[in-house]
Amino acid sequence: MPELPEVETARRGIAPRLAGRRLAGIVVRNAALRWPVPPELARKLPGCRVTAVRRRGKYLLLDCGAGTLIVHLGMSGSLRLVPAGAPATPHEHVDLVLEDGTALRLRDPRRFGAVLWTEDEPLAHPLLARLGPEPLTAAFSGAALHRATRGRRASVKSVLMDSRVVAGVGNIYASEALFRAGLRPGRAAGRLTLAQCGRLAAAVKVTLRAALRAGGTSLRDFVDTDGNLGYFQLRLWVYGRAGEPCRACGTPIRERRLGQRSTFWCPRCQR
DNA sequence: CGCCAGGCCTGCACGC
DNA sequence: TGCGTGCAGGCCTGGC
Repeated sequence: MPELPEVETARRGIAPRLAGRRLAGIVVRNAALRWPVPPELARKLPGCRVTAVRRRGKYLLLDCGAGTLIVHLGMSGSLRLVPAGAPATPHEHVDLVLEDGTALRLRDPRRFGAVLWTEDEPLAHPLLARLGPEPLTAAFSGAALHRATRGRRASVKSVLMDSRVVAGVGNIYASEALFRAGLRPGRAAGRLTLAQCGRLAAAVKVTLRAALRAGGTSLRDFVDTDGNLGYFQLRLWVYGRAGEPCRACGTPIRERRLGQRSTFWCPRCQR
């Protein structure tokens, strides 16, 4: 679920419902996420006003006056706004409760997600400080990608998933963007030409925007769903399609593991 | 049962 | 030597 487009969709869904509202508190049913949910939130959060809901890479930032909540959805996390008194189902580990009792509820079966707190500049937090440019801004360009990949022997797919190079590109969209750019995932990143980097940066943007549109469409009402709908509506070119015909040329899609992650490509469309 | 999964951190061995 | 790199392991549950 939660790649950049889904996190951004979540942000857009919850921001208008949270911004300007005051928090009554937090309910933590299971603090054992990737890192422990800070116990001091119980006394820090009540009375805080949420001033903004931002996103950086796959992290959500809830500015709460005295500090900022940093939320990451990990592999299996999702957020819903639930009415006051809604009983929690299994894996619904954390509620941020608003004054009217409505809660922003984090469900995360695998508990790879995180809810953290910082009272410093959140973008300087160790988890965020070294993130590369946002892929959907002008800061991420062919020239920037070219610069960032010079001298790197690692595969272009691994480098695309390196959050220091560009923030928020996950395993699915790395394969998808490389397909759109016509580049094989295993190519050494440092050997890409400026023109190829230009095509790849553009492909990342097109891929994420398309996914964002798909996620946005089905997840517009995601507060009433489990948040999975957006993903399944996506029309994937290669991801998860090993052995199936390429949607562009019919050649069977190949799969290999690259950097311990499943990687898919069309051997004819991608060189 | 074993294996896989959209993330991301740490730690290690290796080779340039 | 030092660094970039790939890889293993860890954190967990659920589905096939």
